[in-house]
Amino acid sequence: MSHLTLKQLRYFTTLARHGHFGRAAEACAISQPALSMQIKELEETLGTALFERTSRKLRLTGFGEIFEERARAILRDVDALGDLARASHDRLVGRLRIGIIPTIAPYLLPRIIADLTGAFPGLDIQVRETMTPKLAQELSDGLLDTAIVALPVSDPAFVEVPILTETFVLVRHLEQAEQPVPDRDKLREMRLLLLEEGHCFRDQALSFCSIPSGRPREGLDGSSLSTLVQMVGAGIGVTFIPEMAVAVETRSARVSIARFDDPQPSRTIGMIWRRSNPLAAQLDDIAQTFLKAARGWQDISAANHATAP
Amino acid sequence: MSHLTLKQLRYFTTLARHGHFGRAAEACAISQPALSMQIKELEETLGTALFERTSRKLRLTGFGEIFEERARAILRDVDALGDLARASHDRLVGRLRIGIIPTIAPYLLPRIIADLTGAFPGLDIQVRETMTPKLAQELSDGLLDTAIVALPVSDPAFVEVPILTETFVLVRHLEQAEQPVPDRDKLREMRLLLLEEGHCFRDQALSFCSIPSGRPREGLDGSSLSTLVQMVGAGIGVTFIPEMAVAVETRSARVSIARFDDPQPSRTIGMIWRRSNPLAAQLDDIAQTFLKAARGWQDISAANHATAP
DNA sequence: AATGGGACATAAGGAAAACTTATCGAAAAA
DNA sequence: TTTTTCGATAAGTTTTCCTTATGTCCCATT
Repeated sequence: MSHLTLKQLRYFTTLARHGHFGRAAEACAISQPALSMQIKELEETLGTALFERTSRKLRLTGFGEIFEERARAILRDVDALGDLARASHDRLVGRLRIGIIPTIAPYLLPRIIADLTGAFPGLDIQVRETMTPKLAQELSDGLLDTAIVALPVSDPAFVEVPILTETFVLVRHLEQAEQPVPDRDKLREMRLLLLEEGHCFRDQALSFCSIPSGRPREGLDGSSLSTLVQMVGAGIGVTFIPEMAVAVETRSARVSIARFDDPQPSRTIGMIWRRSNPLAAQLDDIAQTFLKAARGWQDISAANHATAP
Repeated sequence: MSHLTLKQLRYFTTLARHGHFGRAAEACAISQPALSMQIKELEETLGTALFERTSRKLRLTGFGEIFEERARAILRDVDALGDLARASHDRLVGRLRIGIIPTIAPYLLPRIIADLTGAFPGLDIQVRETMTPKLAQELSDGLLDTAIVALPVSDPAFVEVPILTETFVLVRHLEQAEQPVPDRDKLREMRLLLLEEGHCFRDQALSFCSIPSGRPREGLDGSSLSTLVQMVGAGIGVTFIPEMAVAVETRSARVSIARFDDPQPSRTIGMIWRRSNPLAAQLDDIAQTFLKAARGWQDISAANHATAP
């Protein structure tokens, strides 16, 4: 026995509406025998007559009426599903699982989410915050759709799109505010407080100071920029933080900020996703959204800094 | 652009479950390229990727997950619809519109409905009570599925199945109880009260008395057997009623019942339906149900009469 | 009663869709 | 490297589906 097809349901509902094979066939844009055969096939598949073919009059059977109602419901659902798919060409739908590193999450995330929900209403955004290697792994495993990290990641499986460049500033104790900004050689002699192993920001800071990242250091490691800044405020040492963190982190500590002359230390923040992800176009859309928004983020950041006490 | 097909949805959900073209194809009992092509076709129709084909791993896209859920829902509905149809082979489903003539409705209908709901649970029974010509018309027009009338109707478009034979009894005033039962010739000289034009029972009574049914009569016509019996009780004349009506109608009137010697007046009650109705098998089932139940109906009727005062 | 026309079913052949096997290419595993 | 795995592609065949032409039945007309 053959199977029910959507074509049969479409033909059936049209015939039910018209009550006339010839006209229904015309409405279906097929010939009358083609319609007859499909209906016959449908009735045989069901094992039940749907129409009562009396001379000159075509009538739905009792079951036919029930069948029509349910067939229409199914066709509605199918069409709706097709529409949904077609709507998801340009508009991102459903769930977006986004990963972000901890050294930018607290400062950027609120704005990122605000921009995303603004640009893609109805999008279900899920955020995961952890360090780059883990994000990369989860991205590979399909647990994430995209991640916001420091570039480059240099994984050939990922697409990388730069979003913004952020400079690092030196955080010293408030009492050192008037001292000259140290150069790299001086820095190496100071007690540099850094994030624990695994944070890319740690490596970036070490790299700026030309310190090999593998070597064990006698310095104390913090688990967040906040902690580091508090430690600096306590007079334990100096540290770096990204420009965007300044406004938030230096507000409640006895620290001062110093900016380096060119070449300033900096890192590029960007978005990555699987090269194989078919939503490349939409993800690129998102990246562009961020790119445009990023100027705003930095301006606000700068403004915050300017008005900070 | 091509159209969505159920086949594609089935293949898709299988592939989504297995996450592997080869095994999914096996599960679908087709070759792997056939599955690949259908999935590709589906994705092109939708204009959206459903799977992310990374090397060695097959993963649903975000939209794919949404799509899977809805596709499964549709397939469930379709399968349920098929099952419903298959279940309606032997079991009558949905609505049964049944017509019945007024001269049996009051006595038989409660039992008919009880028997039907017993034998076909879940059946939605709708009853229409009117005279035979109107029933026949409505049956022809598809407003009724079947009718219970006096046979024969002799319409070649209808199937007729006899259910039971009911005899007519003479209803006279209580004071005439001891008088001999009149023969047909005597009857013609009495004042015979009959139902108004259109009731088949009227014609059947006239026929028994060998009176042409077309001729205008000076008798008073009643619109129901109840009325006629009450008129008899008031001493206005005599009338016939069917055996089954005796118990109900003679309870509250000053009348007596007389039965004729053979050949007793009688009529055959039967069920009719459109010959073209594809539910012939089920309707025949119902007729058989009535046929079996009819013995019970008549017994109860006789018992009622025996115990009547 | 014969005839004409409307309406659906059936028949036969051809176009389109779907499936098959065979093969390719890329990526992972050995 | 070579081998294996897995999905895509190619080519050819089967099946499905649709077309036109024709048949059959029933009603309406004469």
